[in-house]
Amino acid sequence: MMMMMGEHFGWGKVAAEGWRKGPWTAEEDRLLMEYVRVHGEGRWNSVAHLAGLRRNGKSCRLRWVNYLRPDLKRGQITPHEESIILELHARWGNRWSTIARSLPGRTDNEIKNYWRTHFKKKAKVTSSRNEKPNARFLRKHQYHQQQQQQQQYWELLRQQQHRELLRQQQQLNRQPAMKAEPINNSQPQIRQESCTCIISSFNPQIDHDQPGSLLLSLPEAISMEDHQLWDGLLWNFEDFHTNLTPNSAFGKANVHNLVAPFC
DNA sequence: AAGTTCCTCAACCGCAACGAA
DNA sequence: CTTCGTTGCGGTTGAGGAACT
Repeated sequence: MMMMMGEHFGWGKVAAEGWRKGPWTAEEDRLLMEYVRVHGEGRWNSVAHLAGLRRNGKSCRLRWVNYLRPDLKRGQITPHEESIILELHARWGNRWSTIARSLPGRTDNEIKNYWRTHFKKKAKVTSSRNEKPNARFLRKHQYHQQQQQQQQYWELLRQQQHRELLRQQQQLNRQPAMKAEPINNSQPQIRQESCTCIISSFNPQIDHDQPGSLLLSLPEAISMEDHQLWDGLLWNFEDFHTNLTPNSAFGKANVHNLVAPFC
């Protein structure tokens, strides 16, 4: 059936090498998921033989990474995520995979697509500085919504981490022979990269002991007028900073250690 | 209602980096 | 050191649906 559809749209045909191309069928997805469940990620070129898929390794990897991975987050990019994307893109440019690492559950492809459709367009629009009062109101409104969504976001992250932890443990119980990273049994924690990447994207010289110094170290290119656009980015920096006690999960040493690789 | 344009996103391609032989 | 296979990344394409005229 899929072949028929493929032929109709010019997709799904079999390449010269014998590989199928075009949209994936439910059956192909099932086979790929089964393959990963049994063999784990990697060795994509052996998928064809071992899973009975007529897809090349590249195609399988892409399908898994962008669509089938269980930890993927579905749904719209939140304003919080959007601000992270904005900030990280300002720092790293089109390094989508790097940006994606700071957004748990989002893929580089997703972020890349989002950027192209939203910010490229937005850049054109906001180039005209004459902003209508209506737009200002909307942005303010959006900011308040963002504050609420941010709280929900952290809660979701916690839950997601917790689910992942349970899943890994279940997997371990099923396959005791498989090698696996030691699992921390303590309270599930939010991915630290999520926070540290944002912090590191500012001036690495900033004084983490000075509340507010993060804000002051914003790129000079950003005018105060544009700061509203960065509202989402500056979420809770005060709170975040306050929590950087030596005993907390986000101890200063931790932050510095984690920040270093990115600077 | 029909035609056209715009938007979104899955998937492909080419290239570069990396590691093993 | 070189070659070759594999993997990951970023850019691009195109189908399909939504929005607009």
